[in-house]
Formats: sequence, structure tokens, C-alpha cells
Amino acid sequence: MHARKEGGHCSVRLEDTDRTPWRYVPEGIAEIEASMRFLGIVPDEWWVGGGPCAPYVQSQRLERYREVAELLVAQGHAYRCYCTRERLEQMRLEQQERGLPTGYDRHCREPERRERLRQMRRDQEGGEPACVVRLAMPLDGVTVLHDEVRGDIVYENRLQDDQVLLKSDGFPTYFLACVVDDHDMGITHVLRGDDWLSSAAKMVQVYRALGWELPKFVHPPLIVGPDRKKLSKRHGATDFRWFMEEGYLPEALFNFLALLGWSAGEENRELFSIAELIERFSIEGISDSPAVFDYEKLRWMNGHYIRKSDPGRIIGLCLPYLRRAGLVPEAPRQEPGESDKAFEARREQYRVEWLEYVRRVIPLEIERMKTLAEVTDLVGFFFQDLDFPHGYDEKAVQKWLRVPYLGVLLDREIVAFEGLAEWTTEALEGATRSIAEELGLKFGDVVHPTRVAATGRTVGPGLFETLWAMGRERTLSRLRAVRERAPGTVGS
RNA sequence: GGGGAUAUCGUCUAGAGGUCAGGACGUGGGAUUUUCAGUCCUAAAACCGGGGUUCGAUUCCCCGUAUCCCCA
Repeated sequence: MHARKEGGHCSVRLEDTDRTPWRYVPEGIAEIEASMRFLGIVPDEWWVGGGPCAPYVQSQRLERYREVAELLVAQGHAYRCYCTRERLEQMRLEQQERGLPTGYDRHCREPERRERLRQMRRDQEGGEPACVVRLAMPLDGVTVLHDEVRGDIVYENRLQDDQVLLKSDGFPTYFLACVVDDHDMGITHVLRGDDWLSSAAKMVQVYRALGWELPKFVHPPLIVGPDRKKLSKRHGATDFRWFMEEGYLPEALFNFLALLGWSAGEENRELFSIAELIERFSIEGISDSPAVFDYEKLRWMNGHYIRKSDPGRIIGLCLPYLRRAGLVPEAPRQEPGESDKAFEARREQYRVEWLEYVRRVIPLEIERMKTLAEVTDLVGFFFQDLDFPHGYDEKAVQKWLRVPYLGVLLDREIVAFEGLAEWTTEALEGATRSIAEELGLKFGDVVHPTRVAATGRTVGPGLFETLWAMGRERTLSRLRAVRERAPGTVGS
């Protein structure tokens, strides 16, 4: 949003330098791309579309990091460290035991000690020992980072660790790779989660050591789960795929996400199109405290966008859900050997029988949908084979199909509906109103049993739209089945 | 354990010394109606605690507390 607002470029890199087996998930890459595309975010420069600074994948830029690491070592801003895992482990245990701050003890920063260790390991291992490259953090003074959200943040250098820049496997750490790439790619604004804030001093020192100009740093707050913990990939429902599968609209998600940790200020509004959000975006509006992800509010917002959306689009988006639920069959495919004409006929039949029905039914339920996935529950009764009492809601039957006048009511309705010249909501309502009048019943007392008889439930769209959409045949066969078998009609 | 950040209704937030502390989600009530939903109206609901600075602090400063993040 910031790049778009300012007319800049948006770059997105794949930072895949952590090769720890359980943390390196190559399949995640496609998902990141899919999620961004879903939200309509297409960076100007990224690993998919390339760009002037390609490759945008850190694991393909190892040479450059090594080069910079060597440079830092040569200049004395960094040093090789030969400490073994075991030594580091031991050191930490001791520090913990004595209640001291944990951190690298800078053993290898001292050239003679380093050389001794190296020799020793070389003799033991019979070859040049593996090593890491560490940043030689200044031992006193302070490092100041200016964050665009929080202002100046002061870090005491003596409390900062001699951060590993290059690991023994040749991969850089975030601290090196990021600085190098941001510099090489001409990044002016670094926007990243708050979780990087506390380690920013080390990065600043890398810039200093290299004599590079610092970009502007912007640390928006974290988005946290209902448990107030940082949202992580392992957080279950926060997996982006979940939102797509549940049927959240991209514009709803974009709007909602944008408002977590950012606000348009005095403008008391929360519904914004993507274009409006970009237009209003400013770094000043970024808040500084973490935001809890409120699923209920997202649902509300999604419902709003579903209602606001073009019904045709919603119908199209709902269709896959109906198919997956087995409510609507898959579209016919041409069989081998089937003639074009025969196939065409089958397609036409499918269109009439299913697609047009779907097109009639979905709009009736749109105002009730909060997510697209809910459509199956909402419109299920339109498609299921209801045959009383099969498929009928127990409570609804208890309440409305035991009324004493049920038999006579259904008889009248069946006759009236059969004889309707036109199957329209107006005709349906007119007929029903006169029946109520003839029987001396309140309109509601007629509507409710009719709804249950026709749909098996007490909730749904207006009764007459429902009957209209279901069509004459389906309506009558359901009413007849109820007439024959419902408890309220026994003996009447 | 060390460091950093943060703190306004349950949640997202507006506010930038003087406001009846505003809006939204959610919740309660009401209206509409044929149920649900939607829509409209309405109600309840908050400045973490303690010190300062100030005529006056939610707002500025300090301390405490809590929470989160990072390092280990």
C-alpha cells in the first residue's frame, strides 16, 4: 500500500536461508504466491515476475553474501569463529547457572585464542575446520535506530551479541542477507513486523561497517491470535488457504487486514475499497500496539462485501461449494465417442436443470451468507431430496406440523397451487392469503406450517420467493408427502 | 535470565492538555416482517496503577505492573 500510494516500487524477496529441516518448507512458496495473488497483490519486483535485481531468492545469491562477509572480515568488522556447538552449549549452561546474561563470550574475537582453537580443531579433524562469521559489535556506546512508527530507539552496544552473519553451511543469516539485498536492490523503506525491532541494532551496525546508507525502517505492530500470541504458520486457521477455502472475499480480507494496525485517522469509517485504502494510507496511521485478529468482525465484513457484490459473481463463486457438497453434479464432459450434438444436448439439459436453478436460489440466500462456504447449509434444502419425514427438522415438525388445521390447509394449498395460472411470488402469496382468510387463520399461522412442509425447516428466505424458486413440481410433491404422512393430518 | 516494544469499552480503534472520551464488530432492547437474515433506532460497555509537570492530564515525564517480541 505504501509503495502504491507513493508511486514507488514494491519488491518482495524469498528469504529462504534458514535450512533447518522443519523450518524450510519449499511447498510454502507456491502458497505465498497464491495468497498474494488472491489479495490482488502483485509486486513490481519479486521472484515470480523477476525484475532488475533478480534473482529475488536469497538462496541463489549466496556468492554475494560470502563476498560481503569476506569484506567485513578483511576490514575487521567481523571475524571467523571456530567455536564448536558443544563449547557454545557449555558456555550457555554456565551463564545460566550463574545467572549471567546469555550470549556469545567473544572467544574467537581475540586473534590468538581464535588461532589456537582453529589449530586444535584442525589437528583433531584432519582438515580446515568449519567456521561461522560473526559481527564484531562495538563494545561500548549506543546504537540508535530511527523507526518511523516509534521514533528513536536506543540500544546499548555492550548488550548486543556478536551476531552470526554467515553460517557454517555457507548460508547467510537474516542480518547479513537482508542488509546486502536491501542495499543492492535500492530499497528505501523496509516494512517488516515488530518482531525484528529488538535485533535492529545489529543490522544498523552492519550498515555502518559497510559504510552504506540506511533505509527508512517501519515496524508495524504484530497481528496476534485470540490468545494474544504472534500469529504463526502453525496457528491453524491463520493458514491463508483456510480463508480462501472458507470463502472470504479478497476485498474483505484486504480491507480487514489493512485496518489491523493501521487506521485512517479521524475518518470514522471501516469499509474501504482497496483503492480507497491505498489513497489514504500513510505511515503515520500505523498504530504501535499489537492487534488481535477478530474473526467475528471479519465475518461481518465479509458478509457485507458478499451482499454488496454482484450476485452473478457470488453465484459463480458458490457453485464449487455446492458441487463439492454433492448438492449439484459436476458439469457434463464429452464422453469419448459421444457426438457433439448429443453432448450439446446434455449440456443444455444440465444448464436448465441445475445452473438455472442455482441462479434462482442463491440470490435468495445472499443476505444470510457470512462466508461462501455457508452456502451449502443455507441452500441445502432446495437441492436435497426431501420426502417427509426424511430430511425434515425434528423441532420444526413438532412445532408446526402438529397444528390441528394442517390437513385442511395443505389440501387447499395443493389445489390452489396446482391451479395457479402463473407460478409467481405474487400469485403464490395471493392464493395463500385467501386460504388464510377462508380458514379464519392468521397469515403467520399459515405461513409457518407451509414453510416447514415445503422446506423442512423454520428458517429461510421469504416463503413465496422460496416456493417460486423451488418450482411447482418440487413444491407440490413435498406438500403431498407431508399431507399423507404428517402427524397433524392424521384423521383430518 | 537479558534486552526491546506496548498499554483507551470484551475486540479493532479515534483522540495528539480542557471532549457528555467518538466510531465499528460483538452483546442487550426496540422497529420493520412470514421465520431467519438484512436494514434502521437504541442501550450497556474503556482511558493499567502510583508519582510528578501543569490552573488542568487519557494525552507530557518517571517508576511500578502486565502483556508481547527478540536473544539464549
